[in-house]
Amino acid sequence: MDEKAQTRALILDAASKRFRHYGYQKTTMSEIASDLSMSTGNLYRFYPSKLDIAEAHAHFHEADEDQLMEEIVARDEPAVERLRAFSRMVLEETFRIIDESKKIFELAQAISRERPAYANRRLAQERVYLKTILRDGVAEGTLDAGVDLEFTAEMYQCATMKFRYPQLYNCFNLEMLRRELEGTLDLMFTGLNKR
Amino acid sequence: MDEKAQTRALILDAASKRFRHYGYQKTTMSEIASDLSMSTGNLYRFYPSKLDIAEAHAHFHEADEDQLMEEIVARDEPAVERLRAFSRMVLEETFRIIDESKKIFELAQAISRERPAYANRRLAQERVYLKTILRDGVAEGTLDAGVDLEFTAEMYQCATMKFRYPQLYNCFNLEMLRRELEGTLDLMFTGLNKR
DNA sequence: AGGCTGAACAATTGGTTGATTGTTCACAAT
DNA sequence: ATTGTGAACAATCAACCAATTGTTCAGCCT
Repeated sequence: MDEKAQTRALILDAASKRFRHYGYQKTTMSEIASDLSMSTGNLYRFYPSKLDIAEAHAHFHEADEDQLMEEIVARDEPAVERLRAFSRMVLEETFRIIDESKKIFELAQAISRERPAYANRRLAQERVYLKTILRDGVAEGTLDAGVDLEFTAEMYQCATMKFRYPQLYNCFNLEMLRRELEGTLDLMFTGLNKR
Repeated sequence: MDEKAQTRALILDAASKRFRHYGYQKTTMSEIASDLSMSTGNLYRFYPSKLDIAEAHAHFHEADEDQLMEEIVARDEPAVERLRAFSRMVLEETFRIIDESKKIFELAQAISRERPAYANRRLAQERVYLKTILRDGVAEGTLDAGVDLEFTAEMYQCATMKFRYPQLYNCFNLEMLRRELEGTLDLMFTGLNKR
């Protein structure tokens, strides 16, 4: 059964090369198959569909994303600073992917459109990290994150939603978005209520 | 020159009936013209394009929207409550328009896609009301809205963006969105920082 | 001259066809 | 029995034409 896993890896690798070079739409199953000198039908013995290959590809890169988040979580900084860094990273990464590699952006869009459950799982994973920082902040005595950390993390994601999905950027001006993110974070940390 | 304004009103009225009954796309300039027993060419002496008629139609309803906002601003309640009511209203109105009248929703989408400047003007107008409430809250001594009220109002809009644009609802579950809105508002008012 | 028309033009849409591509499956090879 | 094939099928895409529709404008009416 290790044979099977190996073939899956080979398929993923061939597909990855195609995806990155030509994009998701412009990569065909028969191209992937012929790159590996196998038939298209055989691909389906290892992955149920093309989208599943894309999802596997995304899954493969989760480790990198997680590492970025973990690095921030592990920093020797106050929780507030780490949360800010976290959100800045999300914004910058989104932009990096958009203009550094339209191919990967197309892949990401296809997945989040056709497999919304995947996007939700990723948001949930992000909340694991957010909760860790929130917990630290509470322990430090600098944050007041309420009784339900999961809920607070969800609401944090709600309020920063604008900086995650470029589809809804009325303008693609990164400079302006940075400024808006900082302002929104200020608002969320300080709170509108008079102290 | 009052003649001209009257004809513009007639055109707007005829177009409005069509827009509401058949939607924006399914309304043609020649239909509007024949409803008024005039030629298509003549329409263009009063409105430069079909989109401008749609914008005029939206402009006509601004008074209603403004009234909704003004009513909330004028309430005899603490600023915090009025801000919450304001955001709730935005969410409920968005949903009302979506499923009460797909035709109007289609119109709204066409305008905000083809005329982003219009959407920005509306956001700016909304901030006028938000600023009033913020100012009241500062005067009451319950809010701390910083030195730049305009900026604070903008950031308030950033953080509640998710509840304004249905395009980005991962789910169309109003009940869940209400819960998320309340949580997000709690976060914004209380603030994450320990008091 | 100013208000208006309707034919002319350009852009967009709708629909059809053929080709491409994702997916399945009966069968062959090992 | 397991692994793999490639033809067959269905869904999607691309290109095309025709029709519709948004827009303009030369000329008509008053």
